[in-house]
Amino acid sequence: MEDELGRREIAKAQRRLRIIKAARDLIRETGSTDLAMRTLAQRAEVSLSTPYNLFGSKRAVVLAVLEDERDFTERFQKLDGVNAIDRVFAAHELGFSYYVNDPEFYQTLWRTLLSTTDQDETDLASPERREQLRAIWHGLVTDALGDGFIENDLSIDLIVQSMGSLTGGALLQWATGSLATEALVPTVGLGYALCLKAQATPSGKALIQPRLEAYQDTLLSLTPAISERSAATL
Amino acid sequence: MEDELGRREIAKAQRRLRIIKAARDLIRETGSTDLAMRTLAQRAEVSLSTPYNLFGSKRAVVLAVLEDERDFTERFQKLDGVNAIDRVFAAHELGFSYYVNDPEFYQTLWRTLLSTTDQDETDLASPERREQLRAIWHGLVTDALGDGFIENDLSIDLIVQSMGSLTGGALLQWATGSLATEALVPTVGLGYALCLKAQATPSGKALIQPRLEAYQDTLLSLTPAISERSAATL
DNA sequence: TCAATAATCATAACGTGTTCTAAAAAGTTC
DNA sequence: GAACTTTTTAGAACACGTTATGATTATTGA
Repeated sequence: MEDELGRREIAKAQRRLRIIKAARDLIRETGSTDLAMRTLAQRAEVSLSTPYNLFGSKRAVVLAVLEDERDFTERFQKLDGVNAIDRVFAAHELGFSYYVNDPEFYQTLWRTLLSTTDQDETDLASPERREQLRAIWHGLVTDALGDGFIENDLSIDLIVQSMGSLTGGALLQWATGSLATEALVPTVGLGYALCLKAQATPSGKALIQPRLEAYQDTLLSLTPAISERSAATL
Repeated sequence: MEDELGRREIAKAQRRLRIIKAARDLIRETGSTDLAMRTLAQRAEVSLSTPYNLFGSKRAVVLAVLEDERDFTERFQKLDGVNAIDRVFAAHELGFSYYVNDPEFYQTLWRTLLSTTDQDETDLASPERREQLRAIWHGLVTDALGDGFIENDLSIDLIVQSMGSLTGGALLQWATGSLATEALVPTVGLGYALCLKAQATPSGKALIQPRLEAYQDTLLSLTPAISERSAATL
């Protein structure tokens, strides 16, 4: 792919990788402690200036760490699931599996990403990655529509956008500690189920409803206080 | 209310107010530029240490600015709307009216709140305010249930929580600049409509559907690219 | 091989949030 | 009014992200 770019470019790429690796390791080790650029440079065996030359900012380094976990897209290709609705929820649980399997790491990562919000670069993902994800989800929901599970009187994009807001909101709550890791998948899943059910055909509803109930049961078992409270107010 | 607390407490409260006012003014003036604690102290005619004594951190000051706009709760009491569903959407538009009417101010405010996310204090609202909001929304949706617009097979809390995630996600997108101000209310509104419609009774659906379509129309007219794209993929 | 080019390096410096110190000021209590 | 407590103050200091500078090193192209 990028074999003959000259030794200069190769060395640059190696430095880039060293920096990303050092950043990842430091985030893992220090746990919640933020990584410091001076420490990062030392660990990657480059000068303090180099990360700024190669990435531009601490934020960009962290973003690169996040996007370095890249099997992602390929994994989305081979989703199991008999029908399109199953595949939607399989994709959901796949997408969040990273976070749930290594919560401290990703929480730190997201927190760093949020806390270094400068004027200009504020995005939480590169344009490419965002478009990639949008396309995947768009495809999944369009499949559901093609299979007659979703009514076509509402723009697919808008449903997907709502699901995206839902994801962002829950991730934010999770990263800032106001949503428990065990509640993350069911919370978002339940939101997805609601968004889809709203526009589902009868056959779609039949597939979504069990998901909805399963997520609800999980959530209620996690926080019995909620069920008590809502019982009291009913 | 707090008349006879001693002159010491009174002076403290005055300083607190001066700091909040100075912070608000500075955010307004500098626009997107962040406010600096040294400038803030100077403007409030206190020493640099005082905001830390009285609030604890820059983040806490900004949070205090946000929560200082307080007519909020009272306004929620007298929502117009013939039925419970109308009141839900009236509350939605009321809640966001602050942001939409003064977008630069609130964007800066939220951005500052996000970018000063420390280990400990990461919340985007005080526990009181959060409980207040939760209670208001819980009440609104419970009313809708009581009026026979919402099925009662799903915990109201969970619907409200989904709506909360939706709000947070959209606000995050908006604060970071990836959601236009004009799209904010319809985006969240459409999300709410979806969440509610999923659990709505036939009479509830009749009230929600027009909202859904209106928000969709607004969004599609804002970004014609979306409607073209989805038409192409259909 | 040699000049030209590009990148990195060490290092200092700036701005900013935050903490710490001791001194001064203000309020409270008797 | 005097002794006390509480709070603020000025000022230095620290950690961190970021930028600038000039020297050094490595790569390129002839």
